[in-house]
Amino acid sequence: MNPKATPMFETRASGQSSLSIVLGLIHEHRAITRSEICSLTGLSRSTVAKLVTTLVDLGFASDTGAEQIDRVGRPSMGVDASKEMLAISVHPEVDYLEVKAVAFNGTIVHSEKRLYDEPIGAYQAVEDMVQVIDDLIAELEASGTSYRILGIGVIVPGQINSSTGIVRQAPHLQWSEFPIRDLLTERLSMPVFVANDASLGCKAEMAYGAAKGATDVVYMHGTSGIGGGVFMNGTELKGFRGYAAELGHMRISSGKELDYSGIQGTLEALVRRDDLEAVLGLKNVSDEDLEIALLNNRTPESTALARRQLEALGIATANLANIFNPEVFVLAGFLRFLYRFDQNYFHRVIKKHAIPAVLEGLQVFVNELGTNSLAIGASELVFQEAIADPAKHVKRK
Amino acid sequence: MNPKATPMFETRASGQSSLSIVLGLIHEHRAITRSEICSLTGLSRSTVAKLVTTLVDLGFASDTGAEQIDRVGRPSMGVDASKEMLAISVHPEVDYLEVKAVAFNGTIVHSEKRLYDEPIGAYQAVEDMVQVIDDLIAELEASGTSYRILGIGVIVPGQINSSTGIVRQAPHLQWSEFPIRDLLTERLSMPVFVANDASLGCKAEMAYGAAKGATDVVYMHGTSGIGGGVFMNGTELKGFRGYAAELGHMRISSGKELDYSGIQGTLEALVRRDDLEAVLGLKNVSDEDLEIALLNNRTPESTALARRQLEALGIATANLANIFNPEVFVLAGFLRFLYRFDQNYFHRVIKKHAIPAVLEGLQVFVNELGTNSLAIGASELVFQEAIADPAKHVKRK
DNA sequence: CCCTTATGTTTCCACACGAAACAAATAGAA
DNA sequence: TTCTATTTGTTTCGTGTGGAAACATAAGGG
Repeated sequence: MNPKATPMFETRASGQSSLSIVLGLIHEHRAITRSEICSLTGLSRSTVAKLVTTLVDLGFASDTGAEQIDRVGRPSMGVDASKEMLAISVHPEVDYLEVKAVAFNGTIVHSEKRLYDEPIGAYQAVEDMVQVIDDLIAELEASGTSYRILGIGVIVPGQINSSTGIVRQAPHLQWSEFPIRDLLTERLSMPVFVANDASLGCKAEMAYGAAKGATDVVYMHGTSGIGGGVFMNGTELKGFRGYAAELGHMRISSGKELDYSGIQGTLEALVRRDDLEAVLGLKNVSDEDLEIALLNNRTPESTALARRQLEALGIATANLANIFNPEVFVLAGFLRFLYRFDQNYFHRVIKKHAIPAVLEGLQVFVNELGTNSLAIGASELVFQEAIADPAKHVKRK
Repeated sequence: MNPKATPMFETRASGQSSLSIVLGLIHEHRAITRSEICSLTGLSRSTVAKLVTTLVDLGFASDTGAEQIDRVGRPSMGVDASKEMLAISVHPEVDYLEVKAVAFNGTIVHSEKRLYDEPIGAYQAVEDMVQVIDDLIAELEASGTSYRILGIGVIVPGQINSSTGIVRQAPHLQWSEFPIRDLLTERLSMPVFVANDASLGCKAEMAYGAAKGATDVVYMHGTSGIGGGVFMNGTELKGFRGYAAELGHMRISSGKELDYSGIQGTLEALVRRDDLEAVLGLKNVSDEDLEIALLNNRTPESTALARRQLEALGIATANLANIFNPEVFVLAGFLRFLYRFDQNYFHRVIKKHAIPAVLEGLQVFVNELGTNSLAIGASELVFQEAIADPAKHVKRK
């Protein structure tokens, strides 16, 4: 025994155990055969057999019969990701609260949206979250099928300290210094994870969307401001306190335009959804309507504005390309159709401002996942934790 | 057997084995006791004993007698990092070639510098490297003591694709698309690693210098241009092809000043060593002389220029703080004394342009390591590889 | 119906690491 | 000096993870 030991490494299972790797594969593929697991992981058939049975015992997966046909050899048995292990995503916004239940196999098993006429405060929002989740649990219990909730993932449109779970600033919601994770943990007695909306959007696009398979991704999401998410070498860029990837605040011009934080010449100050609405004579319209208006009613004024914004976005993108050398850029929110307004111009701007080496193999995509993207990202927060230590969260052996 | 398996994970020893962890500790501490290893790693005494003996057998470490005194209990036995395992650092520059031999315990056991009157080409440089290294090996053989060279680390002032080992652009040296790693590997039949100079400076400062202990570090090095190195969560930011962290090319102004790559308004275009020399009436002076001149002969013109440059550097730093939320900034090269010219002004600029959250706990340092910093970084390239798989590089079992 | 191929299953083995008991080396107290 | 408490090294044995090999099984093709 080493009583005084306070190890700085987790010696055993540093990195991921084989069990985690296999569970991760099952989660990622939703359905996979044992032999696919063998070839993807390099594990032996005997080992895979053992690991799969323990995962089935733990409830993360279920054995299905042999499936694949028309190939020589004994058909391999299938493994399905559980549809009973759930993560609950919670998304507070200015005018609504959305709660979804996402199964381990990626399906949305439940979805609920509560609308608000006027903004509610942070504490009231927590109250409502607890209520909705309690209702949800009651409903699941009543339905008879056996579910198990692994945890809660909260999507916050603002700055989060992911290690303390405190919302630093959510200007849109007008929350600040709000310890949402601890409050929810206390009320719900479940693991709660909190993350920034853009970061979760990026996570989801990487897992199942436009950036699937990529490891080095920069994601920009335009709502009112511009949020960012960055993954490098497959892991999220969090920074020292967890505030990294505030891409909207990047300064790219010496102009005097102020952004929402009062800083000059930033991306957010130059690329504004409000301005796009205004030039088209619109106000508070949905993304869909704005997209249609922008792309179809091209006026000299709207074209000039869109190009100015595209130039700023292009300069920012080139900067980020120089800094990160990513494999994929994903543009979401209104940046999606700003980009589509004149892709070629955007690419020309990038070419002008980035060094040639970082443009090789660089791909620009718009987001692919629709309305469930954030919920899936939030569920990933919960599931990745469970995958990292499968035994811990299920049966206290 | 899984003959067709091409695993995407290394199943066994994913993450680092205990052997690697212990070897890493020995390397980092240079000298450590067995009991310290126990408490730092959480491994049991029996395990540590076994691991240390295998490491001693492999030649990475040597057992020393019991040392520590004036404490109750049996004194713990010391373990020293080998001074016979070597990495060779190679640093080609415009007017010189420097080769150093760094022992596993960090000591520089050999150092050689060849000066050039006029720039030599890339192929001639390789020729010279091979010659100097062959001489070095001959000398070591002759000296009788048993050495073992684990590999070569090449320090390149330019863009490197670290996975292919090709120098993309080294404007200073006027090399481009030069496959230096493969050429050296062929000639020397040893593992060769190639990296950018700023990245290696950052690595060294993190291991033994200003940023020791920090995990999230942004490093900027001013020579003629401005190079950068970024480590996030302890691992280097490399990007998709390995060209990440080109911080000098970040655009921060809409002005028309061009940098060395012909891009407008970048950090490198605004913060120029040449301009500092010029305003002081100097040309081609050493960093030491320029520092003395800048800090001691303050004229209105030099002050105005330095402040303009400090503002640009501050804006860039604030941008990087927003993007990375680092724990430590390290300023090296001429940025070191540009910073010292007026630290307070620099911090005011940062404060103005960064969002408050990312400034919490942020520290700005100048580099601590002197002339051997790059050599140590390059040796780290070699040693980290050996540490990751200690058995592989020594005895082919 | 046999042969080939690919997979599942079972048995046994190698290896890494820990726990526990014991031996050894120190400081301080008697 | 001698004894005790404390810390560490050493040895033995047990456990858990994963693999190799032999065998069983389920397909397709001649």
